[in-house]
Amino acid sequence: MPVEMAPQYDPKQVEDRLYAWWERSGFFHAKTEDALAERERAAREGRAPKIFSLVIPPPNITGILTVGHILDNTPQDIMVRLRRMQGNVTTWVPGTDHAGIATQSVVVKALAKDKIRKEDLGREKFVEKVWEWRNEYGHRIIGQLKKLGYSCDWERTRFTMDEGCSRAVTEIFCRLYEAGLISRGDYIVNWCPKCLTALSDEEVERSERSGSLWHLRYPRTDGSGHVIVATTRPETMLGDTAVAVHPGDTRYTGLVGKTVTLPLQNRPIPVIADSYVDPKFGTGAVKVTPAHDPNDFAIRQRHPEIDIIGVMTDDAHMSAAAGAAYAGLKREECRKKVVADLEAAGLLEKIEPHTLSIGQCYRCDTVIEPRKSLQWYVKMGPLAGPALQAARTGEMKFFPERWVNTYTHWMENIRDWCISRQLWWGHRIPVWYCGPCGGRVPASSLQDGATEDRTSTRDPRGGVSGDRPVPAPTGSAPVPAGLIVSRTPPKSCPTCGRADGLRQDPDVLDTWFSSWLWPFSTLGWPDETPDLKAFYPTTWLNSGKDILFFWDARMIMAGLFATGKLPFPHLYLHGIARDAQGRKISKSLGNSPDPLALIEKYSADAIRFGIIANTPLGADVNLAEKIYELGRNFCNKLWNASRFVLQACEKVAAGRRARDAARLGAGFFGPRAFEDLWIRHRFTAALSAYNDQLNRYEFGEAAQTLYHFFWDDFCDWYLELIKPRLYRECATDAEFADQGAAAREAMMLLESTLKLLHPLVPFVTEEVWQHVRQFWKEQEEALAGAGAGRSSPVSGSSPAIARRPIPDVAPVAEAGPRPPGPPRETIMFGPWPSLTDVTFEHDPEVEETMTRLQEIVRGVRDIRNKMILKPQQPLTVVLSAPDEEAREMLEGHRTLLATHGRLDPLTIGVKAARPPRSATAVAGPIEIYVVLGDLVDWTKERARLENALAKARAAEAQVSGKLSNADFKAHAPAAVVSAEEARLAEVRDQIRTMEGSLREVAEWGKG
RNA sequence: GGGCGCUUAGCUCAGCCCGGCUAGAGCACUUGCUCGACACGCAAGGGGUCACAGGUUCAAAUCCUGUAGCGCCCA
Repeated sequence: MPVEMAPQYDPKQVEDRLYAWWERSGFFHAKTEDALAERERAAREGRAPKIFSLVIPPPNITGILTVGHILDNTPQDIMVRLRRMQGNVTTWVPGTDHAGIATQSVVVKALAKDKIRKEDLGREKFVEKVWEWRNEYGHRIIGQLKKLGYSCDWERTRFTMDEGCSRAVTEIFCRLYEAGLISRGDYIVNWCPKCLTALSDEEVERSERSGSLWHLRYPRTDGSGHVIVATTRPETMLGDTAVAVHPGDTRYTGLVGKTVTLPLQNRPIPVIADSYVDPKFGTGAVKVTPAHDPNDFAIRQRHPEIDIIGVMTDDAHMSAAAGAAYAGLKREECRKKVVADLEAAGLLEKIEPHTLSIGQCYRCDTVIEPRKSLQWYVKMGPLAGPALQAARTGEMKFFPERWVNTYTHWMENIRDWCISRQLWWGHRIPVWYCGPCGGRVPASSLQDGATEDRTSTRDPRGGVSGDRPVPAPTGSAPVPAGLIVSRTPPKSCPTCGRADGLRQDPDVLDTWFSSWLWPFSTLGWPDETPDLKAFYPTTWLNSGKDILFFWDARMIMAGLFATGKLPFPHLYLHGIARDAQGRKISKSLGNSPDPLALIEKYSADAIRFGIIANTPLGADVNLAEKIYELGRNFCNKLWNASRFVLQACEKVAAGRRARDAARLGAGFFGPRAFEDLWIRHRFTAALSAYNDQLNRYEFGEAAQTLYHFFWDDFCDWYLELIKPRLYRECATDAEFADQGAAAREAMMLLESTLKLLHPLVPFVTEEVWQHVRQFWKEQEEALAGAGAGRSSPVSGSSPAIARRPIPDVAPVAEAGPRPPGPPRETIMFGPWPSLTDVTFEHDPEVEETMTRLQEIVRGVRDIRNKMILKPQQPLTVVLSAPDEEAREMLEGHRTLLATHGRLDPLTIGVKAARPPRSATAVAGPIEIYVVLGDLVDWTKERARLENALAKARAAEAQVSGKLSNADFKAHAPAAVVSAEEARLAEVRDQIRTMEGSLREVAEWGKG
């Protein structure tokens, strides 16, 4: 049966079918016991275990697939597939993130369509609704990831709100609390008036904006003039409780301790001295609004005597405290009215343009309102210590390396983390308050487990089990009275024993407070599960550089605190997706292409390859649609080259069977030809570079390495070179043997190349692999029919091809129990081509010769092109070698040259004379003369020669310039000097040759 | 204000860490080609004073200093 492959690759027939098969067959799943067994073996043998594990950055359940996800996940799948093929027990743990704010707001919006407010439902019912929504839509993105071919271990899929992950969240909260690292405090926070929740510093995006600086007059209470304060937010003046000046500012020396009267509110407020005030900014006097400005809040901490008055509601309207004239206004409206009222009162000094920095909510872009409120915080300093240390010692490695600086800087200046969120969707804070005994619960009873219903049975240091230094309890965390921190809902108050007055803290935890546990919560932590033992720590983490602080750095801290181990030793940070104009891909810009439409148009492989080939290490990626064409074309090329090899091998095999079935066997293969040795050399070089690049996570480079090996070397040269051998009508044993060798080599190289490409383009390589399997199977059958007990005509017993005997593998369609060892019916398990395999070797001499031959062929083709001669037109050519050795080399490759340059007749001689009426080219020391006679267009030949000559002369000038410098010869390494000398000699010879030709051309032109 | 990165062909980018090939690739461009895998292809070609100014060196796209422009992060 002939190989049936369409002349154009059709991914639509392939991708979904193969993915379903892979998944159904369990190829993506790693067995825990395999990993544990491998750990034991490795320990016994004193080597590193071959286990590769990583966790996916969990996509948001509200999300749909974007090109950003592809950028993020494709490198992961490449590494996963690579390591799996290299024989590792490999698991890629997938899952999703509950995304507190985003999900809650999506569901609130959905309910609003039915005119339902969440308050109407109540908390419990609302959370039920969110779960319903999640169960219906929360898996969309998982299905979309599968379209890309990602080989996640789906049996291990987790969700940050599932039972296990939730237990991990409670556990870490309690341990941190017990370690004195969690506290509750009334501080100024970043408040989003739209999401109605506090945010962490990281969730606020800062940007510059042009605004105004209003200069306001505050009259002195004693009537002796006024003080001018400058502000960017005049509406907050309603909550001013002081005016501050720098203590050294002589302009205001007499004023400190006095009061001014706050306009519009008619309230006396003190003038205080604080060194925070910059005397050079504005008038040197600033209004102080502790409830609405973080710096002012800090001033009040140093001056507890001043008041703190909040004048806004949680949705950024003015509150009653702002006064009857302003209450109920939006902050923006209030600003206008305050300014107008001040102006009317003659208290507006002036308005200046001013650039200010504002903070916006990273989810909804609303301008943040700094607001005093009671929130929970994690003290980060003690957690940062070990995380910083790991980076400094190099135990924690960053790719690209420079990220270590950013990481270190952030860690060194780390600030406490506000973790409470005023949402209903999320992990509820495991804290209860006892109403009846109120503030009478002593802190110590919570900390030392002295009470009967004690809340902690753990080591109060945080239960760190590893060998790392444990952050010492600071003891300074304020423990609000009357509060119970517990892993399970307490039945009664440990202090007063009553059960009726307990209520849980209404807040939930920041979503990142569950994400930072992801590398171990997904594997079963806090339990010492087999999975945790088998796969933790993970091997590396891949994430976008934009979540280094949000997620990566915090995971490192959490991992060290909770498990005593780095959650991953390697962190790879990739760039972010940009469009063709270099703009960040974002929903609001509407420049985000629909990946599913792209897949439909180009195929998943094409998208993967296009993106990866264009991804420089750690830099942003320009996702112009052109790059997917590159991928599509490459897949089609791969398909067609495979089609060619399969068809050719089939024909060869049939011919050999027909020749004499009885004589098929080991001896029926000829030795490797020159081009076979060359392509093996090139393969080896490509494999070596590819391995190194992937080990360094240089995916773009790796893709290009294979692209060029496959397209330029394998397709353009090697397959073309062996075509005459494959197509020839064989008569003698020697001819059959040589043809068999060509087929064998081509097939072996193809199979090996498919494997190398599989991590990049999994679908097309698997599909072709199945055709290859089919080919072998049919060969076996044909042979069995031709004569029992024979070996395959091509697989034979030749060492090069016997590496993969055919008959023991099950056909694709067959299900059922698999024999031990990795399944061989798929390409997914390799084995990865080995560099130490004797069949691959470096051979620089072969490469050098080949380069020369390629130059000669190109030289002739250039003349053919420039003279506009038909490709089929045979050319009379004389090759002039500088010496006997070179002549022998050329003579040895006469057939190659004659065939690929279409040279007939071809004359090769030492220092051969230039034949009359010929065009000239040079290839190193070889002179090439194409005898053209009347075919020639002398003006073209002259232009061609002059162009080549100009280049040669430029090179000559450059090299001779170097060599004429005595210092160069004195200082440069001898090898460099001699290389330059050789080059100079060669270039000068070439110039002489071309000058001679040019003179002759001029003569011909005249004639 | 502090830090990081970028500036190389018309476009998008490699190369720089570790100085020495004729500075590469894809796309675009020019010319020719429906010859037994592929026009999503084949063959050949043109195109760059490596942002600028100094310095180090026998030698600088590569190392150092400064300048300009762009981008990002942190305050």
